[in-house]
Amino acid sequence: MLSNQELTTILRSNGYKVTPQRLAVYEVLANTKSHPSAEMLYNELRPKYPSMSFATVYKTVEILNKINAIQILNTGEDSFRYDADTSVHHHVQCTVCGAVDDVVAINSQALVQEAEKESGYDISGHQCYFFGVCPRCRKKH
Amino acid sequence: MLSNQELTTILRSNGYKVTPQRLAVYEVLANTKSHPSAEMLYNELRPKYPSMSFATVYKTVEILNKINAIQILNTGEDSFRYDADTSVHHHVQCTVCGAVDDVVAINSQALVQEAEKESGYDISGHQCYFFGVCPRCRKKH
DNA sequence: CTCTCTGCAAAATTTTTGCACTGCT
DNA sequence: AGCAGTGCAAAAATTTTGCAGAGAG
Repeated sequence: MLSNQELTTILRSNGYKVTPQRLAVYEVLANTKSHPSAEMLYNELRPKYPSMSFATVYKTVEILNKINAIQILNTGEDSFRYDADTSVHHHVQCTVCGAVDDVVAINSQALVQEAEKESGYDISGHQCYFFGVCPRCRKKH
Repeated sequence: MLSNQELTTILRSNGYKVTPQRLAVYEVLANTKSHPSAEMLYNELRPKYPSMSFATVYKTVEILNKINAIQILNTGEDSFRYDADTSVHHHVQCTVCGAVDDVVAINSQALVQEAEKESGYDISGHQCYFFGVCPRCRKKH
């Protein structure tokens, strides 16, 4: 979670300009736990930035990802989702309502070492996706 | 890995017809470790089935997935990949050449339990993706 | 013979690209 | 002022859908 000031510094130090749109995209991501898709971001930003375009959303998340301010998720839907929490953590998606929640507590260090050993790859990153029914949907059953 | 006979039985018992195309798609998936995408499948099948269309590829993998004969992977590329190995196992993708390999040895049972406990979800499935450089690309450096 | 499946083409969806104009620094 | 960034529209890429004809049971 970066402050506006920190994000500004990081953007500049990577040779990117600081624009209201970039700060706004990051701010939406930093203030939600819903892991929005490009469309959700676009709709969220529309009221405040009526001229915001999809092109800008996509170009912005690409840059934010490049400077490690956000990470890009792929839960198996048609579209990608974005997350301002760049710490190593995992995600669980509800197969009923489609919600995506964080799974932070898991220690996957051992997992990575096992995977490295078996595959011979030099592993630099990983992502685990869990699928199931969320407590909210279970209640409604 | 199912024999033609087994796949035939499973298709029928689920109310699906058995067609050369369906057997062929499965056969390609069963005989490769490269985790092909729809396009790769299409190109692979083209020589033997010149009339094969993308629509058929997509409809077929959907059915094969529904009857649990294959699983659908999402390594974070634009397109999906397909795998005839439906046992619980994971995948590692090379960030250089894009190859996808299996990671079988990992025991992720404990992981699922942790995730269930933390999230409150009723977890029915999971997938871990690792990213790094494969031994082949490391050699070429 | 019936009813599902195939294959084509067109549509839908998501993402990328080109380019004139805007605006940060 | 210079140059990257925005926003529009058009293109590209992937997947889905509708429908007429083919083929499995």
